[in-house]
Amino acid sequence: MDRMNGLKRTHYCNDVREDLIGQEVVVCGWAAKRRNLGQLVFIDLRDRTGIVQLAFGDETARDVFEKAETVRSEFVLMAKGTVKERSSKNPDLPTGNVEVAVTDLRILGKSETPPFEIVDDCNTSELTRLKYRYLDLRRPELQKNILLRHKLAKVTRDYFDENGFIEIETPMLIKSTPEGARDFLVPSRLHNGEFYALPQSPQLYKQLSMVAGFDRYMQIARCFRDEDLRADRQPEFSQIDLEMSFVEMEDVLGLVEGYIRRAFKDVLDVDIPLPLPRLTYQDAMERYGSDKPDTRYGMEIYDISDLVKDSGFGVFEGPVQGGGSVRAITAKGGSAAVSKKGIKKLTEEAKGIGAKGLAWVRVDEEVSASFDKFVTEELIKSVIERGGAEQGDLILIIGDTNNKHVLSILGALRQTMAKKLDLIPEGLFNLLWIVEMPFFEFDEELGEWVAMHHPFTAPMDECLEYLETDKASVRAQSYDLVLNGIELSSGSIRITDPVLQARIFDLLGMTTEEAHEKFGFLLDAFKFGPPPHGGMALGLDRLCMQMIGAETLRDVVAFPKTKDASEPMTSCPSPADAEQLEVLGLQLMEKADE
RNA sequence: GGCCCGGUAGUUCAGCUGGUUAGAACGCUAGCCUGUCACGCUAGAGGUCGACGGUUCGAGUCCGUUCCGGGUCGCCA
Repeated sequence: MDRMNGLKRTHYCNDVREDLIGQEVVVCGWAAKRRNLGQLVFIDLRDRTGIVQLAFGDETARDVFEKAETVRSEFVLMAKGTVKERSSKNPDLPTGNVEVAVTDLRILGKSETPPFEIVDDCNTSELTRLKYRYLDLRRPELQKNILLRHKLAKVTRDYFDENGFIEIETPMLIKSTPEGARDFLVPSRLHNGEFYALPQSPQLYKQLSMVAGFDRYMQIARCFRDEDLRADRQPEFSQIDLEMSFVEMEDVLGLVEGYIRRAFKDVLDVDIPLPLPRLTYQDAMERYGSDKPDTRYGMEIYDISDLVKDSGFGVFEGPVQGGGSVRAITAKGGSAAVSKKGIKKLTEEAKGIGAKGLAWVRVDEEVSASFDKFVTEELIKSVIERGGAEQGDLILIIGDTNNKHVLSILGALRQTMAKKLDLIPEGLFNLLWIVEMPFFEFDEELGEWVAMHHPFTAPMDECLEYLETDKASVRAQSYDLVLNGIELSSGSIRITDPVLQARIFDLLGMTTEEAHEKFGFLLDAFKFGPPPHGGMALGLDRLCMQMIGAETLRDVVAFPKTKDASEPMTSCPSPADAEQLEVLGLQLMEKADE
């Protein structure tokens, strides 16, 4: 192996262009490809910017040529040479008109044959890629993703700095408050038997920063949740966390909209029109069956309860008379694309999420319906008319005495059909606000009302009078930002009135003692002049994933975890040894058998 | 925890109704090759068919269990 011995890089690979012809350059990187033609050797040298061709031939000194012949994939090279115009150009490569005629080649690091090729169109399994993540990350696509993420983080800090925000680092070792998601616990050595938690969000600290008078806080905050993973969910993730004093909801939305516009412009050169559309939670549910609707396509839900309530068909009459509804979606081209078998699968899917069954109308050359034996032809006709269905379309119908179920099931079917029918346009960024979210949520398992957001979210002013009497109608001063059907962020105006806060805790079934045990420090702080404040937290990873059009968060996180929250590269998590545990006052645990 | 998909060479995959010595492409090794860029040509190495058990004269293939990966529901205030 050779040494650098004072040789310095003069250019990145991708910067070697026509304007440098005749000049001497020094480039370095990894050998992406080697082509040995006997008396000619070409090496594609790759760094984070791109590829440039190194050429070895007639004019190359014997020892340099022989060294070039020994180069293998992923060797680390440094090469000095003269930039020359190529005799045969490569139009597919940005640097394809030139090459470096090498006079000095240094092999700075050797490489075993990598377990997979370092190219973009590799289909290698996630496991192998993650085990050798440092090689996976060499792929141009991932390099590009990580670079884009850096850019996004940079423009984020710039934007908020320009708007008077200051970045404050909040602690990673905090008090565990077992509400919502499971905490990751960290045992304390100095307090045996006691634990810190890793933050699920810096929520309380940012509110305390407002009490402290910092007025506008931001942080790209690492957050942790010990829950099961998904393609868009990692156990540790980053949030663009904000909090502002002396603001109302409109102020926060305006500022975030400005940020969104700036981020998309600077990072992708995409113009996001402002203001962003808004939907109330109720509208979102009724039209899309989701509190994070994907509005890149239509297929909205419509109500047919009035048409079927006297149909004589119990499956429809029952839900309507029982206080529920019968609703439907019309899938354009669905009847042509979905076979009888396909409908069976859809029915299974619907049943899997709580449907009692799935009724359908197929508008083909001949109209057929799953329930045509039980109702009149006129009724089916009126359903087709209501749904605007034309030949080739498929109407899917769900009825239930519980409206929430009807809507969420149709919402799921709407998504399934959109994918199946390829209705989702590429390259579109549909952002919208969901506002007027319910304050309480009825937990069917517990049989009681619970907070839909954290307990510091302020109710809307006009709902204060019926906080106790009509929980279902109470709406919160909270707002979610949705992008292409993914929840990007959520935020709210906070409660700063101790009397109201006490009332909320009481409504949530929390005793004064409990509230003090959990959040006493915040309640104490609010005795000393809390400014009105509100904020938001945007998922940096998810935003990045959407900007790139990636299918999974793993493509925008440098060192992600697998589905079972482990990391194949370092084999973590791993058992602690007995001594480590002893100083923590913990016992060695056998892996549970069951 | 439930459901769905997958696991065969270093990588990506094929392998029919169970039947000789498990194949291909890429990668790798060696030789030849003066303008390649998916270089070409020739030769070669490389396999516990995820694991265990069962059925069978015979299992990559069928059955059971289990492990691993991915997706999804629950969960994620």
